Amino acid sequence: MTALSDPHTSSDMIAAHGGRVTRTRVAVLDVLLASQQPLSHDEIGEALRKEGVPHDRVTLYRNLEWLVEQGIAHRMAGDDRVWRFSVVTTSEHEHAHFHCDRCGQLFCLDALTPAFAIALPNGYSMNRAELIVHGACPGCSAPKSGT
Amino acid sequence: MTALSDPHTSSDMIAAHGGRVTRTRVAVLDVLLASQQPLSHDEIGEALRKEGVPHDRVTLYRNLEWLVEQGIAHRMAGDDRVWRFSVVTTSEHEHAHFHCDRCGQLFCLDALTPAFAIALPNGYSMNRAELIVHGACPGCSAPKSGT
DNA sequence: TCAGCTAATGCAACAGTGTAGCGTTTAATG
DNA sequence: CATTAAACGCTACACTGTTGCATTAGCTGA
Ligand SMILES: [Mn+2]
Ligand SMILES: [Mn+2]
Ligand SMILES: [Zn+2]
Ligand SMILES: [Zn+2]
Repeated sequence: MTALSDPHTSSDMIAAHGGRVTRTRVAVLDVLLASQQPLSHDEIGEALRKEGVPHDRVTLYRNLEWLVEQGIAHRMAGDDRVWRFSVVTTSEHEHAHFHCDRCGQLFCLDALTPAFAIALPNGYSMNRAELIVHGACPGCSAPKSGT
Repeated sequence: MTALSDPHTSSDMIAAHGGRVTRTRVAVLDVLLASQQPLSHDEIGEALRKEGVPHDRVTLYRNLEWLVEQGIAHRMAGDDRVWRFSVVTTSEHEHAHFHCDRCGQLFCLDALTPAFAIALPNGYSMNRAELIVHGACPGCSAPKSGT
């Protein structure tokens, strides 16, 4: 009925991409939209459980796969070799990531545009460069209040 | 008996680190020393099989773990979320890596020292930065000869 | 509104990677 | 050689992710 040129709800986003608006799919996208960090399959499943959204393990995997295919989400492998998912906010998904070595959380540094000066050895041709900064996140490096 | 200040064989290297010189351990280190690229557990196992070195899956895992603990090897997770191992050649193991998107091989760019200009958001503190360059390796980007 | 189509689901089974326990072997030391 | 603990070999298990297939349930068009 209404134009979907600028979808704002998760349901709208899903429909705009020609997907069926199902319970699990909506809930998964909602979880991703609400998260500040990329989340693993397991973390998303846990979030759904807390919200009382019944779901199947495989269906969750397939929905995450679908979201990535549609360009709604993107995924990256963390240091623990587990996929982590987040909604694509910037049109350019070529951004750096930050891995907190203390709490293990992963952050997208959307605002960060590192300046590279790379001289590749002969024969190598570059498509893209992936930068992961390791260290302590704000929550972990901040001095403990109290105690 | 002899001084082991500059161990050259795999056996010497193992003994110099206080480890027992066992069949599998020597063979694993030999494979790593002979390889130009970081290798996965599976690839190393395959190499041992070809050389007719009988070995146990778990023993191979434990030896790789030991080599990393000793600082003889280092490991990194590839795009397929599988650990890959290589001997540490440079004293500084902070080097960039190259992932070939065509053949999937991983290369250490020991010679490459990228110039970073990173302005981290407030609250983040950096320990190290990890750079993975994606593209085509010399073998894959080279024009096919013949045909 | 509802039938029909098929996308998506739910479930079971499986594959790959890596770890833990534990009794047995064997490399190193003297 | 006898001793001793490091390392081995094997089984069992956990975790992540995939595949097949029958069933369910969104969407569409009449
Ligand atoms: Mn990201
Ligand atoms: Mn390397
Ligand atoms: Zn942290
Ligand atoms: Zn290649």
